[in-house]
Amino acid sequence: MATIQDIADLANVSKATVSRVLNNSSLVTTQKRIAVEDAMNELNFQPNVMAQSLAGGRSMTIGVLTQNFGSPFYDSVSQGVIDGLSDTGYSPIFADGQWKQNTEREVIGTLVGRKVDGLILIGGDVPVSKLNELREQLPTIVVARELDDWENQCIHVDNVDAGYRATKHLIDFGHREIALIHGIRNHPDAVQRFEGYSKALADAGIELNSNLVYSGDFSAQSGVLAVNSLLAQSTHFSAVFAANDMVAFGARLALHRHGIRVPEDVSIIGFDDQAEAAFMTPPLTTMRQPAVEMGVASAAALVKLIDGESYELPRLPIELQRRESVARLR
Amino acid sequence: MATIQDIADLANVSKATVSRVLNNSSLVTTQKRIAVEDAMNELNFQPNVMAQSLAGGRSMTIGVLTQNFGSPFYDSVSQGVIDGLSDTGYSPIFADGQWKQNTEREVIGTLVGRKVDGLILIGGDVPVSKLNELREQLPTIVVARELDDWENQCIHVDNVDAGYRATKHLIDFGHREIALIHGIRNHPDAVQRFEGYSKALADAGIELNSNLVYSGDFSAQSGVLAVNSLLAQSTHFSAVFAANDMVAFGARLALHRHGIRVPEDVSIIGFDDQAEAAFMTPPLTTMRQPAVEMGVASAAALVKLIDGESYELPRLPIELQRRESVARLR
DNA sequence: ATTTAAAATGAAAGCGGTTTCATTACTGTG
DNA sequence: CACAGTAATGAAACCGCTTTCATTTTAAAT
Repeated sequence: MATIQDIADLANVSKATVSRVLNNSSLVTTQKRIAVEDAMNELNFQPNVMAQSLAGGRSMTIGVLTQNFGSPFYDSVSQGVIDGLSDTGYSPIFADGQWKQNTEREVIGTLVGRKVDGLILIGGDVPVSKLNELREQLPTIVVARELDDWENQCIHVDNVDAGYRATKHLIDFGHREIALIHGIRNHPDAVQRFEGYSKALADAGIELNSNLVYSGDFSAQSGVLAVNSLLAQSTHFSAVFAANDMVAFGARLALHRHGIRVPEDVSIIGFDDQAEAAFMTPPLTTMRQPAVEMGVASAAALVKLIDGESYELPRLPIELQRRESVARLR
Repeated sequence: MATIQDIADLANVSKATVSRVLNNSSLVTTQKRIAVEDAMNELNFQPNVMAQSLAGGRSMTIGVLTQNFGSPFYDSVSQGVIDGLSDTGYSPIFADGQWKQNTEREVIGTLVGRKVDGLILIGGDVPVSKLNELREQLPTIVVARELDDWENQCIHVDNVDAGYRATKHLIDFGHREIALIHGIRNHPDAVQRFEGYSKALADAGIELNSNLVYSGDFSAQSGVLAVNSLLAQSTHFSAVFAANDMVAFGARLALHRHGIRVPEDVSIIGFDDQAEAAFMTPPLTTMRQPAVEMGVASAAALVKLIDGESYELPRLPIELQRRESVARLR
């Protein structure tokens, strides 16, 4: 591995000059610049990021804390971050917080220890106090989590409103007995979607029937459990609002097991619009989260933030993705 | 941020001693060790990985090249890598090669530039010559790709055999007109699965009918296209072997659109066993890839390889996951 | 109590860059 | 042609840690 010194020797200049052309930081005669560039090519030079980071204070890497690697929503956000970071010179390094405070604390530690130049936190449970500390220390953007006081460093989406609109869509189609399969208890997304659900019901003059809300955990399995349980207690329902698409899949399967048709007998609406949703039978109507877009936006914002430039966070909408799992109530 | 010098001062020892307790590299009196540890706690010390790496030559990070962030199989392998690396002291840093030689070359470059201590390459298209170079330079494990001469640094799975068994399963159930939806042309996995398919057919004395093999690309969309096309040309088929589960989902939906029942009229077998497969209606029979296990195994192997210890690569089987999308031909 | 080997420790030299600061090489003016 | 002012360059310090090597302690052996 060639070092800056090797280049300097070959090009007959000093290390300092090499560094300057490397960073384009200060004027260098065209003649020497070319000599240096030639030397770099000849020796196939690749700067040692560690050394750069140590000396210069910047590592050109940005840390991304994601949750549950492999879960569609967080993956899509991550994908967006990758996209958004390409061609910026920054590379992302990912760590999985697994929605556990301890794990999150720990991996944030290793990220910070790796001297990342900035942090993107996707979801997660890190206490706000810790977050505020972090922000002092490092440019930080939080995604998919609502935080007071973070106006400009927080990209999130209105889950209450989306929950409202999902429910409203069902109501508009004539449904009044709408079951809700709740996500993980206390999970902000779940809680907020539920809030929207309640509000939509209220606005439509429908009384909330607690028999119709099942406490799940965002898994497909909880979707089947929910339907089984709902069916066991004979409170009738004509539609299901699932905490997310996975839950919807589970619910759809359970309904199928019971010989209940979707959407003829029961309508289902999901949340996320993960890739598989469009291929459920029938294709799943769902609230599409702008996951990739959030990732891209957060990357863009973070780079600006690091460079001290100003930026504006986009307001990203959750949109109803109409497909075929919701039908007008006969 | 406290440095090793701060600790040294506080504990009244030299930097060298602090370094020693940090790395547990050489004997230190219990008394001083404790003093140092106390100081570390008090100052909330976190070693600067960049400096460690620069000085020590090791960065305690291992680079992972994955493909198409968000695709179930690669995600699962990655997940496995994370699991396998936890508690080893190494942290993974991920990069997405997007199944493009150029991108791969590039991101491997940045990984190497970041002085990772080892490399895990999941799938990908990097030419073998480059790989061989890489191997000289850095401990490297390749996952999900078959490579001659890499016996001990290559974790893969027998796609030919799995393709054979998938097809055989269909044949055992009485099917003889078996359509195959091929993955990306030239993609080794796809090619090998096709090879297994051909062989199983041959062994059963069934002639391969090229009308029954559709050239897809691993996407759900290609699954629907395949079925539409298959149906359009009136070559009858009673079963479909899909390149992977996504394709199976697409195929299943297309069949549904045509009023063809699964599995009563047509059986489907998938490949991967991604999370959603179990919740398809009907639940998808599929060849389960040991993705997570491969990730775990590769992580474990790489750590051994780095440490110069010996290890053995597990032989991981692809197993038929029987569910309900395959039925005996009436 | 000596001598000697082994164990602990510290000083200092890197690791490969960046950056400050002083120096030298050019400009364009008067 | 001398002179200032600016542009280009190099020397050297430094980033935070590891590691070698020499030195000091400690323990064991005589």
